[in-house]
Amino acid sequence: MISSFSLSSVHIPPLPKPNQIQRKNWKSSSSPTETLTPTPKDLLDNFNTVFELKQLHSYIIKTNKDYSILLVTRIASICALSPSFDYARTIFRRVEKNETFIWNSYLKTYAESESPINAIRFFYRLRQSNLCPDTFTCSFVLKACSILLDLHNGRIVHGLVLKLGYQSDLFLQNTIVHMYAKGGAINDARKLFEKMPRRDSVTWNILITQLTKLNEIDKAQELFDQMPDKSVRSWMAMIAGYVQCGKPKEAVKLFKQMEEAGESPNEVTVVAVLAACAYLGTLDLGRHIHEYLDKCGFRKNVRMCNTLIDMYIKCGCLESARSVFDEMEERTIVSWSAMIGGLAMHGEGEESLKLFSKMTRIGIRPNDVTFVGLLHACSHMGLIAEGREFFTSMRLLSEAHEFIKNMPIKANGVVWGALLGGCRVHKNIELAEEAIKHLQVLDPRNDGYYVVLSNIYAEKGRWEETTRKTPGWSTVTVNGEVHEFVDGDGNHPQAEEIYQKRDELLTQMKPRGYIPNTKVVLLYMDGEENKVQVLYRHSEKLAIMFGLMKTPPGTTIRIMKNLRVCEDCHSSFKLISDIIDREIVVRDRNRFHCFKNGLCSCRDYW
DNA sequence: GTAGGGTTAG
Repeated sequence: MISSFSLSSVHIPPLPKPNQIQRKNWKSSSSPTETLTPTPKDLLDNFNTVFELKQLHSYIIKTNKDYSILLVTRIASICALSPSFDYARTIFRRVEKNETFIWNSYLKTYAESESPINAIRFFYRLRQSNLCPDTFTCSFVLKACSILLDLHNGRIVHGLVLKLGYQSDLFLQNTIVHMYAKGGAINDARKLFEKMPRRDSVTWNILITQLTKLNEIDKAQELFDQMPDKSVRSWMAMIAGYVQCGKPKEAVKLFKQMEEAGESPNEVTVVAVLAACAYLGTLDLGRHIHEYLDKCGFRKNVRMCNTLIDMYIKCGCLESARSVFDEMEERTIVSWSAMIGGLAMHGEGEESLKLFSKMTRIGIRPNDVTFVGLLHACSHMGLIAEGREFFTSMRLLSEAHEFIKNMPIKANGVVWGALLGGCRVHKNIELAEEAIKHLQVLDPRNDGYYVVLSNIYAEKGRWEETTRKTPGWSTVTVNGEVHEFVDGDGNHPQAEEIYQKRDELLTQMKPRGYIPNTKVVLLYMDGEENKVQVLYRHSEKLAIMFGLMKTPPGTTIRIMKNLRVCEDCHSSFKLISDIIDREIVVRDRNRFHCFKNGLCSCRDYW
């Protein structure tokens, strides 16, 4: 709110010192908004700026220059949120403009403040004073209702709009549709939408966006197909919607369609499609979009850079992520957390901790996501102590446990989840069970944690306690196209060729010491041979065979997996990288593995 | 002076 008003944009000589400010017979009077006392936070946030605004205002008066009503009402409405109510009223009384306009600007400021509830309170006060609301008054209070998800007051204002005969105002109609849709009454929004005599692209976009937020992506697509004049923001709503609904492939497809339709992407579509690239691990497209941004001279804002960092990290390009991070003019905690977590994910534990201390040195407060990244980094620091692995790892785990217990913020499910991941590495059942106890309370619907626990039990030979495993899938990008494989996939059109390639490689792997590691097969299953068959059909193995078949020798193969890579696949990939002399990059649920010349960048520690 | 959007973990 205040940040949008910049003193530096007004050409003025040095401001007078506080004691030089001349107050010209300005009487104080009681304000009608006394009950709208700002919160202590408002006061803290605004104090200095309000003071500066008063200085500016006094300068305007002293020099008797023409000033815009907008500028002065802006000063007044900012003062109205601070202790300077009287000051604001004094300004308003001196401005010749219709009264409703003035109160509307108050209302707008309240609606956009940190406590939009003040806009609703203020609106009722205006009603009591018999001031007739105009369409602007209604739209500002409806905005506050949307932000607060306040359907009750929203309905009351809607009633008033009808009573005052404003129902044909398209702006207001859209605001009302938005209020209902966002507030959880999508059916009411839809009914209103159907009845509207006139709609514009905003009307459609509102419904499309809110449907995607409800995971109703098919209904959103239906509306999108029906709408007459699609704007960039319509494409944007759908593309971002597909990403949010966990359908990145569709998002990328739509992005390409948008380009074919001759529409240029805007900042938000770019962010959404970069997020899709991050999810899919499609480095080519991600890089292409980055180049496009540079070519078109897009203004790179923080969110866009954050998404670029995330995309590069998840596509395995730590260096590019780092250079985006280093070149940023302004960074938020999201930027720092993404980079800290990214370094950890790539096994750069020390660098990750270094960046963390740099961040805290300049006074940026970490959040829960930063801690998750740090925990990952800590778990990779165990590399240093390879020789003393057992003791070190025990100490590391208990340190992580202490760390969580003493964290300045309450640990959430993700933090305990990270500790659980550590327990999996170090096969510590007792601590894992404690983590699970917390997770049952903090994140009861997430069954992914039980998969990890079952892994720990399975590897410790406690079969009776293992549960069913989430199906694993892997993808591999070939010529810019993403191919997906699921565990045990026998239905792939080229299954036969894939299995042939696998057997061919197995004959080369076995003389080099490859022995199928069936202890990672979690399902309770009779017969060693059956277990071996399950192992051979792991999705990442199928993906790599497909990649080998479809790409020229020497090309790096990039695989993305939804779960952790299993130990058998890990040791197979090391051998394969040596046999075929190629680099294989695997992104699993936790981190990256870069296989080269028979070794993995994680040094078998993950 | 009014309406619609995007980022980090799991």
